[in-house]
Amino acid sequence: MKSQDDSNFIHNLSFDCVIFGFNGKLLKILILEYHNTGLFALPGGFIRSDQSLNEAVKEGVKERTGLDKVFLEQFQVFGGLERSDANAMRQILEANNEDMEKNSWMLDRFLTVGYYALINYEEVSPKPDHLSDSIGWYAIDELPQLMMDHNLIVKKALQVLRNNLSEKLVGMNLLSPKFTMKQLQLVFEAILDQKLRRTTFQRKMLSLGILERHEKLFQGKAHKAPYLYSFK
Amino acid sequence: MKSQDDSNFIHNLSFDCVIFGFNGKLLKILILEYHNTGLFALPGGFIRSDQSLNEAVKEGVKERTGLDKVFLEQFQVFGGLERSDANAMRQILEANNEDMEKNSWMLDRFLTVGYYALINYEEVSPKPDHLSDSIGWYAIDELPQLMMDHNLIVKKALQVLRNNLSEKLVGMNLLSPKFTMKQLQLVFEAILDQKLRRTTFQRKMLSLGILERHEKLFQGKAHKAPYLYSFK
DNA sequence: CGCCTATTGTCTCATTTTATTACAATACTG
DNA sequence: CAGTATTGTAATAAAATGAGACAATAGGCG
Repeated sequence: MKSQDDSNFIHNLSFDCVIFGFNGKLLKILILEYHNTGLFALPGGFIRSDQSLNEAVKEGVKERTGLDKVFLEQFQVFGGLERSDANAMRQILEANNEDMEKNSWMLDRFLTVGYYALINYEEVSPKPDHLSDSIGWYAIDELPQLMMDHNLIVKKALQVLRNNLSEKLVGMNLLSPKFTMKQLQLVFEAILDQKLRRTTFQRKMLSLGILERHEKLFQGKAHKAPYLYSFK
Repeated sequence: MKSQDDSNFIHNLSFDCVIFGFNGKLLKILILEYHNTGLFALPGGFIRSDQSLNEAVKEGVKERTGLDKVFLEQFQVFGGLERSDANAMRQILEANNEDMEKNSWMLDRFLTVGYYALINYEEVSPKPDHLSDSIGWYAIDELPQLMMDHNLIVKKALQVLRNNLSEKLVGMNLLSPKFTMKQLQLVFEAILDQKLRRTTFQRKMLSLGILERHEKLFQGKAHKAPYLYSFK
């Protein structure tokens, strides 16, 4: 989360973003760790009063990933009273020698807007922000304990992603522009956490008419080379 | 929207609720009109700082409909800068002789959380709040011009409702506890805005195993009486 | 080079689901 | 008590999906 120029931020409202990536085998998300606190959290931030919500989130994602054009979707507001935790926030500010007076608004009750992002794992070298000393990929089923209700936020994000996968065919955003059918299937399997039938999957994807077939990809393997596809 | 006891409200954040009802033929929503302004709007409100978001919305819906247990679902935050309109708000406050100083926070930029509610049309006699002089049902395709981005909010709500209809079978919340298959079909048709096949619809609904069959409903018509159903 | 292997693309046939039609049951009218 | 509109369900046709088979082929290796 950013401090600086505090009075410009909208109070009591933040965003948190579940940034998904796929390393070829596992579905992962970006988690950051705050300096000297042992606190893990989702990348998030505040909304400046001269900024739309979407702009704020895009900015936050760009800051951590360097990526500009990213699939981003809002999925839920978490608005409970019990979710706020002034102590965690105080720890983070203290560990960074931030001015507690000036930042006291950060200790208030917060509602947060949950977003999820799908990015191409290859293209990214995650960067921690100034309050956190590390940011890294964690497999979806090996997450550390996260601060506040962030584990819940991840869980909801994953549910929404699963729903959107079959309906809105959103999984492609985790791959490079050109990919093989096998890669696409692996993405689907990682998100849904279940094996799919190769032939059925291939037939279905092709019948949707959303894929364009390109040249073959020669991987130097001793078998037929698969075609590359992209989305129309 | 409520004023009174202003400092207790979270600033820059509101909610707006698209309350759907079904009169047997048409899908309708509740719209309110503010005193002496000609302004139409969705029922909405603010969140007190000692209140969860869901509580605030429930309270708002209860205030206008008198209903306690209502199907309520959050569907999107509208966070653009262009959506706020201090002039409209000023008009409303002036027309009600509200203290402009005390309420100046209401003229700020607002993000709003969109909710939709499904209620049983029969059970409700809508009540205007103290700032508005009328509240009434409008058919979904005969809405007046609404203030700010409320027409857009309705549009999005309807999209989400359509998606949720087939997946989450949410349409039942628009009917009385007991209903005929025909009534259920009419609800689906009104929401999806398309005719459905009677036999296919009936078979599908029954095969889902979510309906319980009760006594027949004798309507005094010259044909076979339909069964009443309820949800398990 | 030519045989071997793993993977890919496509086809076939079985199974399940959905669409469409048909028909019998019934509640009330006149 | 025949006539009519609607309902519940069965029967059949069409479409989608599951499951397996098979030919094509890129590279390894003798």
